[in-house]
Amino acid sequence: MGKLVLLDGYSLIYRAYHALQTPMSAPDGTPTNAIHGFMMMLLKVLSDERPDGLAVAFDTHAPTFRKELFDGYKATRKPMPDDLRAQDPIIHELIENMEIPILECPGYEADDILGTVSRRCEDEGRELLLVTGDRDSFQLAGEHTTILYTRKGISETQLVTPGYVRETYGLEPEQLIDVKALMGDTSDNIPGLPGVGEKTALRLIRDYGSLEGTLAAADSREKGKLREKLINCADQARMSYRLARIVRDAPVEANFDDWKLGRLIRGVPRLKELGMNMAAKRLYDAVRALIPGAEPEPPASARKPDAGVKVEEIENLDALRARCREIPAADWIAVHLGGEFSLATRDVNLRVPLGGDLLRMGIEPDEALSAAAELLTNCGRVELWNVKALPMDIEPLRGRAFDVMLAAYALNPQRHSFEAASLCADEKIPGFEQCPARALHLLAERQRGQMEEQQVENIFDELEMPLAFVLRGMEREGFQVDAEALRLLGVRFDSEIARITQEIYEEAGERFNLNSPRQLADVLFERMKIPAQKKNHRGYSTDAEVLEGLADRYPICGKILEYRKYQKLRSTYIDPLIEMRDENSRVHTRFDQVATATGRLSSNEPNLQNIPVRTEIGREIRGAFVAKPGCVLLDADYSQIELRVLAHVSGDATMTAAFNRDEDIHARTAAEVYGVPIEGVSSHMRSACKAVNFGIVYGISDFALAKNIGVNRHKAHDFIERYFERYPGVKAYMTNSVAEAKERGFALTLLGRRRYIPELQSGNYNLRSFGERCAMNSPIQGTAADIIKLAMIRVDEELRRRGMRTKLILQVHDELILEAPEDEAAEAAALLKDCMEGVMKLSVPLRADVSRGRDWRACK
DNA sequence: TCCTTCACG
DNA sequence: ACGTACGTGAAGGAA
Repeated sequence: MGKLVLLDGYSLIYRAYHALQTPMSAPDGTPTNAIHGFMMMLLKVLSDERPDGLAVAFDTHAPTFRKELFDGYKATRKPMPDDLRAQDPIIHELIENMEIPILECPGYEADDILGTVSRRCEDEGRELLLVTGDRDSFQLAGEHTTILYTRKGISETQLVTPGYVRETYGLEPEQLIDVKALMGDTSDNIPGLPGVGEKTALRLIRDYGSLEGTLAAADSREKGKLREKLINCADQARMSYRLARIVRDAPVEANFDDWKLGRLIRGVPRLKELGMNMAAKRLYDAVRALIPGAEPEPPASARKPDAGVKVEEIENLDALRARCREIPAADWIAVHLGGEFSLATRDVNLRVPLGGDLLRMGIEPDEALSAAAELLTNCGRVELWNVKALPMDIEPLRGRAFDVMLAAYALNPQRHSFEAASLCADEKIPGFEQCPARALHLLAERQRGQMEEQQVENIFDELEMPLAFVLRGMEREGFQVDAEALRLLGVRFDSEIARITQEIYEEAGERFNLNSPRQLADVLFERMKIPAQKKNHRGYSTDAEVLEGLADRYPICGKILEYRKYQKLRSTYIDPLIEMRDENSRVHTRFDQVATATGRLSSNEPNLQNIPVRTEIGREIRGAFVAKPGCVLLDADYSQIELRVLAHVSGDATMTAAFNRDEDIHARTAAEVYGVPIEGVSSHMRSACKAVNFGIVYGISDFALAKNIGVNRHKAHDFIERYFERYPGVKAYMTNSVAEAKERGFALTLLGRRRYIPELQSGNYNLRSFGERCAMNSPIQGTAADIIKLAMIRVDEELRRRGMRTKLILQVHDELILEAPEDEAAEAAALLKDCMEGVMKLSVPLRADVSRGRDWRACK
């Protein structure tokens, strides 16, 4: 017999139960969410893996061997929730109906059964797939054992091989036992060592190979608290090791001949009784596809013909290519790449299982897409999810793609999940499991109508959809990093860190973890008796504000601030950036287009929108972001874009006039508020008013302003009054924004982007106040976001129209960065300025300042 | 996983 | 009488 699959019963049942909290029930009212989820996983494994044999492992509920042995660490497991308990026997019944062997072993847990079967398969050279939601099983990965780990939900899975473990953890699978022995696991009641977390444990095992190796080396090669713990708690670690190791020689009866899949179809009648017709049909189809001579469906329930759509299952790439050639081009086509590839047109629904097959039979996602490439290019509209992430050249889709993820964002930027399945589920669109592409099409049609109703079509069609293609280009282009410069900086930072650490230890009179705010608070405010300033709910706060207040009287506080500065720069910007470079020394951030409530982008892995700039030492890191040889960087930032937007939307005459005269707006504000001519504004006056301008944009409160500029609350209150006297249009706008948002339920940007603000209806003062500040801020921040997005589209368009080689590579909210060949730089700079300033006509001019340099720091 | 801290606009 | 600026992402600790 060939490939075998062993399911970890309760692990999957719990996963299914938690993943599907949507109410579903059988005709008699029994909940069926866990049953459904479990069946979906089973069916997915059957169609994706096409195994030759299958079994399920269950714990017996008796106390287990290991737990009796180590009394005192007895697991205190929560009882099963009632609505799951009701489904447990039904799942067992279904498994028995399908004649799938159940493996149990009194006194052992399911993972011990997995371990034992896997050991036997390894010995006999059989291929085995373990399906489980338990990470601990990773230690079992081996030459013939792969783990299909259900990450979250039921559709997101990860195939875990020894290679995967090596890549992810830098260790052999068995070494994960040693890691767990050190770090412990509260859910399994494995103590581990106190204070040793994943990071430390992984480092120790990488350094010393094993727990025993670590314990042996601790005395001479580790130091401080960690060394003491390793020496003093060695026995506890050894015991943890025994608890962490999965048993691989349990007395399990497993006759692989019984695992064959002859009788699966017998589960169908029971599924239909439970009202799970979809699952029944899929089981039926899966069995017919899997076992050519399968017995016909038992007659137990005479069935009505299937009402649902027919979905073709295509097994291999050639078949897919052939099938795609037959499908005529149409006005629309929907595709989806998820656990499988699926495609739908008016008359066709098909799906293809994807990669990850043990025998490497699986089709890779990009192969599936390229098989359908011609169809996609020849059709009027392509409906899909997250076009920016598709593993294909998306250029042919420009102007023809309908991205349901972006549509969902245009409709409501704050929804919790933008996953395809969740978008369909929330719209009650059926059939996502059967043919995701078909479901996406139904979703897209509904979204189109909703966008019309809500008048966000332009946001979608003219902004987000074209922007996705620009962002894709930027992500691929990347930003070149000078690794040598970074390493050098890192060395400098390290020595500073070492020096400051030493000084702090001396002043404190003890060594402790400087990165732990808790330990730090303990040292400063308990042992050293420094008066604490403020509390957070977990003890005394040690944030920068507190430490700055104390730095004059207590030098140690200043040193801690300095330590934090270097530590932050090193751990956030040096090491990760070096690590994340590609072969050309470029880093490729990903822009998340559906992350923020206001319409801004966000940047991650790495985040290039928070590279230091405010301090001299931080700016050194910008110096390591360079143009590639022969190129320069062009950096353009909008000047005061948010206040200009405020001047426009509020129509305030004074503020508008100030921008039309191109005045320094903070100085103008100070002149107004203090009643002096603009030449008479001191730097102190200006900086206070700069804070007020910020506060206005954020939705001001006297309290926060007071804190920010260091005056008392009454002073701040007067300040704001004066401000509103001088800028009455702004005051009217703020009042009006809140009132309108309260009435409509959402705030609007100039281009009609919405942000729903349910907090405005809250009875809770704090929540309501938050809502009011959002109502004031969102239109401003959001309009600025819309403007720069539009500018990005224009810049990209113009560069391409002129056939230039200059590329847009980064956006930082009000700033665009381009990489330009030197001979194009002047033209590109002019184009950039024109596009940014001309992208929208407001009652005040938009101003963009362009600079150029070999590196990012030099642009200023 | 949550919290605290801190980098950016 | 309430307890506060708006929007993000990443690292590291504690649990």
